[in-house]
Formats: sequence, C-alpha cells, structure tokens
Amino acid sequence: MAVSSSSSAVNYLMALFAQDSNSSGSVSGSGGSGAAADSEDSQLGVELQGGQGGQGGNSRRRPPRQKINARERYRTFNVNSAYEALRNLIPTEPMNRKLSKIEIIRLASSYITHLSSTLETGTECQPCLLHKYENEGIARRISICTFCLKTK
DNA sequence: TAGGCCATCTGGTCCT
DNA sequence: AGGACCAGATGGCCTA
Repeated sequence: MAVSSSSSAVNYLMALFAQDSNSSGSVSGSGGSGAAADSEDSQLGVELQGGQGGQGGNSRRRPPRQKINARERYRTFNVNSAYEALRNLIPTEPMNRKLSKIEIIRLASSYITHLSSTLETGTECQPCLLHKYENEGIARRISICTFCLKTK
C-alpha cells in the first residue's frame, strides 16, 4: 500500500534524517515545537546508553533517540497522507474547505452511509431519509444527512 | 485570552 | 533486536 506519492515520502524521510543528523532542534516549519525534552534529545540517546541504570536498574541499552524520532515523524507523515487522500474523496462546499482530522473521519463515515443509501434506494434525492422511512418507519428520530441536504 | 488543533518527543508494548 | 504502533505530555499556531 503505497502512500499517494512514494517518491515524495522518501524525500521527506531523507530530509528528516538529514535534519536529525545536523541538529536535534525543532524540525518542521508548521506546528513543530521541540517538546519538553527537546534539548536533551541527543544527550539522552547517548548518555543513557552508558548505563546510568535508570529506574529499577534498567540497564537496557536504548537506541539513539534521533533515529526513533525520525521514524515516528515519518510514520505521522504517512498517517497524514492517508488523511489527505481520504479528505480528497469527501465533497464539501467549497471543495477546498479545511477539515480537521476528526471532521474527515466523521464526514467520511457519513458519506459512506449516504452512498450506501443511494445504492439501496436507487435515488439521489435524499436517499438517507427515504432509506430510513423504508426500513425503520417514522417512529424513530430522523437524523439529517449532510450530503442529502446538498443541492445539486 | 481561551480553546481547538496539530506536530513532535517519549516510553511502553507488541510483532517479526 | 529492531521496527511499528500507540497514547500521554508538551508547546506552538490560529481563530472566535
């Protein structure tokens, strides 16, 4: 399962490793912010390996933090790529409206339900509403489908 | 200014 | 052993 563009992902990873090897400071341009232990990053990776015997006599050698952090950043990058791909499948007004991650998940779920109702009822005119009437009767409270309300 | 959202770091756990 | 995944902590940015 390749992410949208594997070459850009590879470039991103390369950039991350390059940055990490140069300095362990803040990385990205956007929200990035070295968290609490940012300044200790490189030292933790190296010095703890020496075996200060952390809590409870933990003598396990730790891998260098920089490498682990870079992998985690790359993993987050992949997750965000998936969010972006999913977001591109959701129709909004305007089309390029900014959606938060939670909005992407909720709208995608709602859109799938809407498409499913469209298939089952065979109509694009408020299929979710029609679907509920057919299957559950009027007694149940009817929720409004965002995509049913969208005028064509 | 408070709250929402996000990126990043970190340690723990599970898997190969 | 090393990597993937996850959740918690932290701090920055943005908007109402």
